[in-house]
Amino acid sequence: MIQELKDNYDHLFEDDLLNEIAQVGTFKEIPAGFTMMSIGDYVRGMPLLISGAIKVMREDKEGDELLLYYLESGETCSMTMNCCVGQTKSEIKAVAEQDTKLIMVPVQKMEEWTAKYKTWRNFVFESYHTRLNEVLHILDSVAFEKMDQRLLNYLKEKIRINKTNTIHNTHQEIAYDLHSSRVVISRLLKKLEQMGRIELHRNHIKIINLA
Amino acid sequence: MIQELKDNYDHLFEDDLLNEIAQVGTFKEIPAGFTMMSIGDYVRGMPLLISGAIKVMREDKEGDELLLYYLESGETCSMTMNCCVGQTKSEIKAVAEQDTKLIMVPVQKMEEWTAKYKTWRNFVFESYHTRLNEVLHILDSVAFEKMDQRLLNYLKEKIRINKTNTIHNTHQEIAYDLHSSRVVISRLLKKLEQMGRIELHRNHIKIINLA
DNA sequence: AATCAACAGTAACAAAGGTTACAGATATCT
DNA sequence: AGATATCTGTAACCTTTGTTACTGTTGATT
Repeated sequence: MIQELKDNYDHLFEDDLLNEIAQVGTFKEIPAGFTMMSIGDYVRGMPLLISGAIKVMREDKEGDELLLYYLESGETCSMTMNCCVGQTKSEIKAVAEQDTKLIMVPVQKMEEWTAKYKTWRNFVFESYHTRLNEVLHILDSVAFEKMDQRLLNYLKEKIRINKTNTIHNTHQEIAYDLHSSRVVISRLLKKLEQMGRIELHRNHIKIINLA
Repeated sequence: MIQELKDNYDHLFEDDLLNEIAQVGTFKEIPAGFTMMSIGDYVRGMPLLISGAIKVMREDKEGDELLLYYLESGETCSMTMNCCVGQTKSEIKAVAEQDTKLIMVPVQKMEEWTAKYKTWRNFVFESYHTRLNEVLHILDSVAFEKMDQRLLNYLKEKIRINKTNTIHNTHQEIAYDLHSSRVVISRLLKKLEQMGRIELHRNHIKIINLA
């Protein structure tokens, strides 16, 4: 584990901290599609991503969903820290987008390290910074843009995260992520196909050009 | 200044920190309606609110606005910290909602105190925590709720912040905050009046019952 | 190969919200 | 009081998005 930790966090943390993480952290492998956390769950650990990606979503009482952002290697979840500070339940849902490797750190350590290590402090602040900006951009998207543009952004982000030009999702799944309906998404996807920007197939979409 | 500081931050900060703040901070009084910060401005200081309230908004390229939240006494702006960390320009616009008193602290001190004072660290984390949650709630509102419900939430928050049952705004101003149009807001307000929940007047709205 | 469930395409319609246009009401100022 | 600018009410209409319903297609399963 210490090796995988170094590969991803060496430039961020000093040796002492890396060693502490290796001591108290637990290594986990999570298969794509696995739900790691749901609304209302208590937060027991803070994830440090080694590889893969995690999809973070917001959900309302009726179970309507909205994709917030993806976590990638070298990142952590501010929402988790968020919950630690307030001792509250999770406000988000997290699902593995790909097969993912990560290290789980007990929440108690977070505050301890914040006092002890400058690099950890910076990491935590940087993380809050990034997440806050990401949530703001989603807000911009939802508040100021129409569904066709939101769909474009979604497809772009999806191929960036998964490093592929083929998106393996049904229209219904995309509709959930964007909090829209299947028919609306099919309609807009068909338009994109007619523009020659994507190719539609059953269960997958080939991206031609989204620029 | 030290007295006003103590009145609002005594329970949060230890004496040493209060004294440091008093030394390097500058006291400011800001009249209601004054624009304190616009998108693209560089961030020079971090505000600690003494009294009054500040309205924090998001704005897109076309100048469309959306109210994010209000800052009240005892609070600071995470967006400001956000910008300090990244050395970036402001992503938000801030306007005094009421006559406001605050202390401006140079951004350099922020990181210094984070290492030095546990109470400051907690304050900063707590602040990030609160703001992130507030932005998430706005996102919920925009993504999951219809305009009539959003308008209700808006009116409730407005009377809570301003501690009054009369809202001194035009329909156009409300429309800006909710990123809607004047006609739509007038329409919905009229419905609320017909339900007996508010009374409409020129330039102000009397709240009867929003529960 | 036949069957079946899930997925995608499409039309027709409904609802919410945005736009335009104009009339009338109300504060403010002189 | 009269003039003016601003604000509000309302109607008619448009666009976007969501809903319902049905058909056809595809992939998987037996």
